[in-house]
Amino acid sequence: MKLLLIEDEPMLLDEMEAYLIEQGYRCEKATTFAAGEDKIVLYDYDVIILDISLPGGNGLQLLQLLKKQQKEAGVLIVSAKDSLPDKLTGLNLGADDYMTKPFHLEELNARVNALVRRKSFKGNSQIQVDDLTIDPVAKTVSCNETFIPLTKKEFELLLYFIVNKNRVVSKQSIAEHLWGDHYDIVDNFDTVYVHTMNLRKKIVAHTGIDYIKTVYGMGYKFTSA
Amino acid sequence: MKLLLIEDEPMLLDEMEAYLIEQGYRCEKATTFAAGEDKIVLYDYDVIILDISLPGGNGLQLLQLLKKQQKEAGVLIVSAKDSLPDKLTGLNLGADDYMTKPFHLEELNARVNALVRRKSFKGNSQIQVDDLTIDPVAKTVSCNETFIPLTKKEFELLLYFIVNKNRVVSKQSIAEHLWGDHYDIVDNFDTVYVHTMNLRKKIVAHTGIDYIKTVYGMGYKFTSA
DNA sequence: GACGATTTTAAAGAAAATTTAAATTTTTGT
DNA sequence: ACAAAAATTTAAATTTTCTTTAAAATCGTC
Repeated sequence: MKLLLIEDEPMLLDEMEAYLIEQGYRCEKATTFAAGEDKIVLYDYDVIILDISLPGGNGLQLLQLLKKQQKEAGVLIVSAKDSLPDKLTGLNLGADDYMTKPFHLEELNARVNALVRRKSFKGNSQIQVDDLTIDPVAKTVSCNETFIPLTKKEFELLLYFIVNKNRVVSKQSIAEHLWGDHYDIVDNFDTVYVHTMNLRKKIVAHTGIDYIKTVYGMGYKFTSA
Repeated sequence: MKLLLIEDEPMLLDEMEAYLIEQGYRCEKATTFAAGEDKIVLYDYDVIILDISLPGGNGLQLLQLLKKQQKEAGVLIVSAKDSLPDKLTGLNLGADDYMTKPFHLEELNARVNALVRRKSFKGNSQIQVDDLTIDPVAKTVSCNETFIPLTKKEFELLLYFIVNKNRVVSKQSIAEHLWGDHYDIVDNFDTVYVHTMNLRKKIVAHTGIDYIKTVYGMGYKFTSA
């Protein structure tokens, strides 16, 4: 599950991120209107947590933009004051929930969970890629009824590959997504290599297909029809 | 089967409704004491899910009203905290089951199912999982006529596993479900380990089957065909 | 308040996953 | 075809997570 946090107070943003990562979510951050705009246009998220007052513009405009782009992310609006007009405008523009600052991180988590759950009602929670069935909630991967046992890191890696299906992902970005933003670039990518290869072998052993192609000098690409 | 949901949090109410409709129930909703009162007096339901804290009054009063009206609906009480006095008062007033927030929709469904079954078969409120028979109301578990003596925590844990059958549940979510929202993340999961192992051993001793598999690094999974 | 039962804490040992490291193979540019 | 860079493969070292056991603390009941 990938979240986007748009919030201009750096302290609060970091706290939110830390807590949500603990809960098993993957998070990206934006602190300005412009940065939020970029991320919304370029990428897809499951849930977007959106502060209304932002440097450079109003969060509600971002919400409009999102809806115009037909993006399916659930939106949780956060605002400093419990202003009824704002609230109504937000919900009318298609936000899914509304929250007033200050709030407890537990409440944030509960609301994000609720959004994720609600989203997964429509459309099955399982991801189907050719022969493979991935269930992010059950944390299982299966191929024709038989389960492929994966370790935690392997599962996260597979999910990242599938989210970026048919796109080349660099080892750097894999490292950042699996080990966090602060992964040292100077570090070697040995563990990325090893995990990727282990995952690859398990999938080949079960499906007979090597979905993960290496793109020499660039990274890897998970391919499917 | 017609249900009445009396609950003042709109988000939660909508989620409950969506889920129960998915499960084949017809639902009506009330968000205030007054609205609940009207519905209870005017119509008949098979099961009423009743939040205790309501704007405009206490849910237990509604329960009294219901009983005074000689209505036959099964009543499942929902309350924010696991307050024993509330619980006892509720059950003494004729409620059939009691549930503490937060809960999983699957558990809600399981309990409603149990209530419905008990209503229609008079005294059969059991969940069957392979060899195991779980009675959420009587708080008993049996395997081929013989009871498996479980402690309270073990029983709650088993119910949580069964509600999430064939899905991995993290130790974090177990902790939150058994000890409440404010379970400290920094805390260790020693007691989760111990209770899980004890439950496991008891079930294996009685059934010969280890339903609970450990999913290394992720949590546990209760498996059944 | 004392007793038995349950729950929690703690700590050592086992099991599994992750990381590191090094040797080997493959790919690419010249 | 060769050298350099990048990727694969293996296995060992390390770390994390889980299991087990037992003692301490808490809870409920009489």
